[in-house]
Amino acid sequence: MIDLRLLRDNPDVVRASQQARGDDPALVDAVLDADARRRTSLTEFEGLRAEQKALGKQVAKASGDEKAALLAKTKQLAEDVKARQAAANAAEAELDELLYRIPNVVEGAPPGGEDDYVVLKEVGTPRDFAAEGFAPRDHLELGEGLAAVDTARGAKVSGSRFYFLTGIGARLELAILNAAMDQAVAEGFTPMITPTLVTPATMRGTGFLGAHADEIYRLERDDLYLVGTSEVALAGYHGDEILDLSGGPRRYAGWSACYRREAGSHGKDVRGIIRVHQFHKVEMFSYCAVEDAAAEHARMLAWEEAMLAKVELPYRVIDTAAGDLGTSAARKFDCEAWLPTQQRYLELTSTSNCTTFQARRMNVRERTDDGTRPVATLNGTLGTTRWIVAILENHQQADGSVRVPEGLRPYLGGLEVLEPVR
RNA sequence: GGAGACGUCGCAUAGUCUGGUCUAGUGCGCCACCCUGCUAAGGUGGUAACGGCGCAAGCCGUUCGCGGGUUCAAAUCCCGCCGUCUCCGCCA
Repeated sequence: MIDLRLLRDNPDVVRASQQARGDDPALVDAVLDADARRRTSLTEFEGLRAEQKALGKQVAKASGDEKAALLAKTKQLAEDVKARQAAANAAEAELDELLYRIPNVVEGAPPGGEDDYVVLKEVGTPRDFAAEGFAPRDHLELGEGLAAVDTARGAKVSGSRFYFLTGIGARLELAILNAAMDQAVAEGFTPMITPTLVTPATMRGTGFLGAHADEIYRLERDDLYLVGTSEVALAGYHGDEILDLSGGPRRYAGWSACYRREAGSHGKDVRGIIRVHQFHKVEMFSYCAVEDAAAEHARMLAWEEAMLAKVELPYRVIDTAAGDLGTSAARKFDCEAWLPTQQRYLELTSTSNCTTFQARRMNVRERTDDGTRPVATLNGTLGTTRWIVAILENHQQADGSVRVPEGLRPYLGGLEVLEPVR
């Protein structure tokens, strides 16, 4: 939820943000209008309520005829209070409903839609397979050759976009996730294994039930949602709490399964394990003071790049355009690895600065010298199942074997090459 | 799944039976000041969040797990839900 005070004091900032995202700027005026009505009706209610309380005290002291007279007076007042309270509550609900529809105010992201990202840098050089004298195999062919990935049986058991990681494939995923977790711990993050089923309040608070609600699995019988990332649970972790951030950001590294319906992506990335309904992820999450958020965002990106360096992938960093930001994000950087068989970049990490948007919804504050205020929250990817795709393709050799990047060898018992089993 | 107990201002608790004097008391912790060779102890005062009005001082409202209800009036009575603990049942 955005800052109502900001919207009141600087509506043009919010209008401009709406414009940049391609959302409706008129929503700002609807909120201003609803806010005015709420305050009017709240003032009316509070005045009457104060009167009622004062009279109530007199009733308690009075007796006999005096009491009867007071009771007659107060009876009518009670009805008025009830009516005004209902009106005030309705006005508040109306305001909330409108306010919840405004996504976070964009901060520094380039304008435009999905294709209007800005490339911040490119790191490493894609291999020239023609020069090496062989055509690269795609990740599924490699994965099947290594007996590491089984999508056919995944589909048999669970349907399309499900898979088994088998043998060295399962070990490879664990290696990636363990390397990510170890790096996070070394940087001072608290490792966390989080719930993957959350309440509607938690899901709503993190901003995932807005425009992209179709992406989320819901267990109707139990009124719970399956998370698409441990960010959801980690954002809820300190809900309704007042934190002491005087010692710097609170950093958590969440390990969890992630579930996505992929409802709008029929026909996209259908082959292999690029886009699947279930995968695992190690996610960084940080609660920090709002002044520190941009710097923390830069640190998150640096930690993601450190992981990418460990697996020796060529990648680029993009600054996501305003129209492609999630509801909660004010700015987002993605790291995309080169995918040789598709001659394109594939998103491996994504780090978002949610400023105070999530914290307002989840009611996470920090204590300052003069009271409390919402904190900033940030999140970023340190490793996922999808990384297997890029690692297999980029480190493959002519015979179908795959060289293990040095950063992962300690997690695979020193193994240097994954050999095909056929 | 069944039975019972419980949920109060950071923590611990009083208050609920018998609705109004609860403007929620007390202890601990914390902050300020005082006292004091040092330390320990002691004294005094202060110590929630959110919202509205106001230039401000301040005034007012909301919140006793959450949501309804009864009543002139609810921490207190009634209903529903959530959570915690104990016991039983079932099961990894």
